[in-house]
Amino acid sequence: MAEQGAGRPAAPRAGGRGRVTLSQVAQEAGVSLATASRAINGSSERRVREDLRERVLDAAQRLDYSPDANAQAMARGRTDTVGLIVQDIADPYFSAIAAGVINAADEAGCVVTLATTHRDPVRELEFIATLQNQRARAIIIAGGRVEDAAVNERLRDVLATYQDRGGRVALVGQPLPGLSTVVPDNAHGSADLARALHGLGYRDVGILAGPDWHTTARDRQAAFRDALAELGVEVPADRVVPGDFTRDGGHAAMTTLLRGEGTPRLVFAVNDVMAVGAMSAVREAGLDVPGDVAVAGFDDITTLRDVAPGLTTVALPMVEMGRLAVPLALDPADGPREVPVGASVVLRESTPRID
Amino acid sequence: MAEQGAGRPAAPRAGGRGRVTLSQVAQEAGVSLATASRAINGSSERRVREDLRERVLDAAQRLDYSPDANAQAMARGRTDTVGLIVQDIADPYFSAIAAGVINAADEAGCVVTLATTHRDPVRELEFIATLQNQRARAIIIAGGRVEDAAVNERLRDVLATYQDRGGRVALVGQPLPGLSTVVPDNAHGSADLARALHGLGYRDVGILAGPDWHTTARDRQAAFRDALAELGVEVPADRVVPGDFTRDGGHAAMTTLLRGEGTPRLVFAVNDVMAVGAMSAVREAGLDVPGDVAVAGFDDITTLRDVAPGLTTVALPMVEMGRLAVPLALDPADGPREVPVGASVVLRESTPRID
DNA sequence: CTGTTAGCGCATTCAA
DNA sequence: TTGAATGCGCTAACAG
Repeated sequence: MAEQGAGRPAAPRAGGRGRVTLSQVAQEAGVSLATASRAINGSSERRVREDLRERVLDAAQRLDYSPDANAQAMARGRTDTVGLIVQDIADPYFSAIAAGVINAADEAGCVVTLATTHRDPVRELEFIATLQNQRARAIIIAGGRVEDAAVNERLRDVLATYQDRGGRVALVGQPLPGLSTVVPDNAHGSADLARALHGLGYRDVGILAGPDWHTTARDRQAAFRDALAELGVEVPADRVVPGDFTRDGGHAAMTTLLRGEGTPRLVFAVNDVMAVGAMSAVREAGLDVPGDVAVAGFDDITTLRDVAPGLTTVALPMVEMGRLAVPLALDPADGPREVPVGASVVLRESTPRID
Repeated sequence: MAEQGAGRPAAPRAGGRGRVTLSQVAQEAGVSLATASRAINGSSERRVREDLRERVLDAAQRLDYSPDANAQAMARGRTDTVGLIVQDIADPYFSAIAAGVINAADEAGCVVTLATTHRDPVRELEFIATLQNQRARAIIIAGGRVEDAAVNERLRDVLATYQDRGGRVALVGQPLPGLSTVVPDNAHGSADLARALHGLGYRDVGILAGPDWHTTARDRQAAFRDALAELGVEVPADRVVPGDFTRDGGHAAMTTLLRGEGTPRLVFAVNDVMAVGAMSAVREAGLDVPGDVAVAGFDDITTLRDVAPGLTTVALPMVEMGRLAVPLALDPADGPREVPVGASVVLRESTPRID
């Protein structure tokens, strides 16, 4: 090993093989391990003489030093990892939320570990365990809670021990007692939508309602129905068809609905991807949207904003919701909080006035 | 502390406060640390007597033991983390790839750390560094490479030292010499599309071409033009408008194109999200898709498959591409490989026959 | 301000 | 088989 090389000119990838540790850097710089640590990390207060500091930094660069985050985590007793659990990252709703979470986490100096459950509560539990093993500083869970008491019980149990160990938790979507949550105003959004559509002349209505046990789906559906009922419009029970919270679920539910007696003039799908599936089913039946059947959704997913006919829906600031979850999960906790986010009706061509 | 409690009956969250370490488990089980480690991990060969093994597992469960992945990583000298770098997780193209990566990584027992660059090469480099600090076992980078030699040079440098340190790398999209890559057949896909559209009667064509320096965009555009040229149709240079690889980029490019002289009968956008933006611009200009302007895209993103008019495009198996990248990044390397994936034309209503 | 030292939690030698 | 001892790479007291 030459004295110290020629300063900084060239010299990428000097080390070549093998790991480069901080003590090698220290040695190369001719200082102690501790000083090297302080110089490179610079945490708390920078209490390292400038020239030494520079020597260390130089040495680090020369050796292509890369601090071992795992070792740091051990020594510090804490990580910069945030776990994000979603049901399906290919779903535009979740990918928008994920985008928000990742941006905000990045700004907070955190790295995001992403897990997808495919709507399986068991996998959700498994991922929480994995993230706990990772010693993730916080876990953010996005996606509808379930109506199943046993499942929720188990979930809260697992999260409780995670929190006991110092982990933080935030939810996006449906609140769970005792946990901080970003909660979209599904009820008001749906009710507003119902009133707006009623105002456009719709009276003969069907609902693609999502799974029975899906809390968000229920909230939206119930609020929509209730608002309509207040206006004197009843949605017959056989026109409320459950289905998966997916494109295929919407397609299937709509197909079922079309097989029933008569066809509703308007169909409200409890989310946009279901609405898309529904529109497809309508067309396959040889009917026109919105000429024969008007369709409305919920979420206002981005990709759909430009298609024709534009889909009437209730807009949720999904990216922002993701962003909001991060401080909820990271900032010092003064008890669980709920952060409400508004939902606003967006009328487009899929539900023209039919007065 | 009671003797050992009543076996397993109740007792969740026994520990209460503080971390639970393996040695605590060992103590609780009355065995040595080493035995506890062997029992719980069971790696290599299970050389632990059954009764001891059971005692350890019991103790672990009683104490809600959660192995510290960071400590394991240190001791083992390797992690189960795979880093995934995409440009924008809210973009359906990338979220589909991410879905594939996450699924396959999960099956391989790996956790995925996701980073987004927002198309900034500098952030790409930063994230590679971060992932290297994390000692990610592999890094998968999805998204178009850039034409900038300096940037690519730097990127390859950084990846080279990452690999020197034992990391694995795989790309999805554009190959970079020396690195394993999943490569969609952009050229054939575009050429096939060009021929198909020519066959439908289109002669007067414009192209929304993506950024100049974007390799994928260039490949698609060039192949499309060439195929058309072979059929005797030239696309005038002023009808090839560059734009960002995004919805807004497509919208802007289309707007520019519409401001030019005459309006092409067909516009090919080099990806679907640009095509969506373009359709919007067409409509804003008071024109009809496909009546006045036919539109074709590339990728076949899921959410668009059900809208009307259906978008003619070239389908890429994006989820599968993500899946394929994982073995490329994880399996033992016998030199860099390229995994080609086919692209197939999908004709829909956005480009009707106009013979 | 700098250097020495002691762990962080675990896997794995090496002996027994 | 099991246990005792070592070290992974780093931070954070603790002394100089």
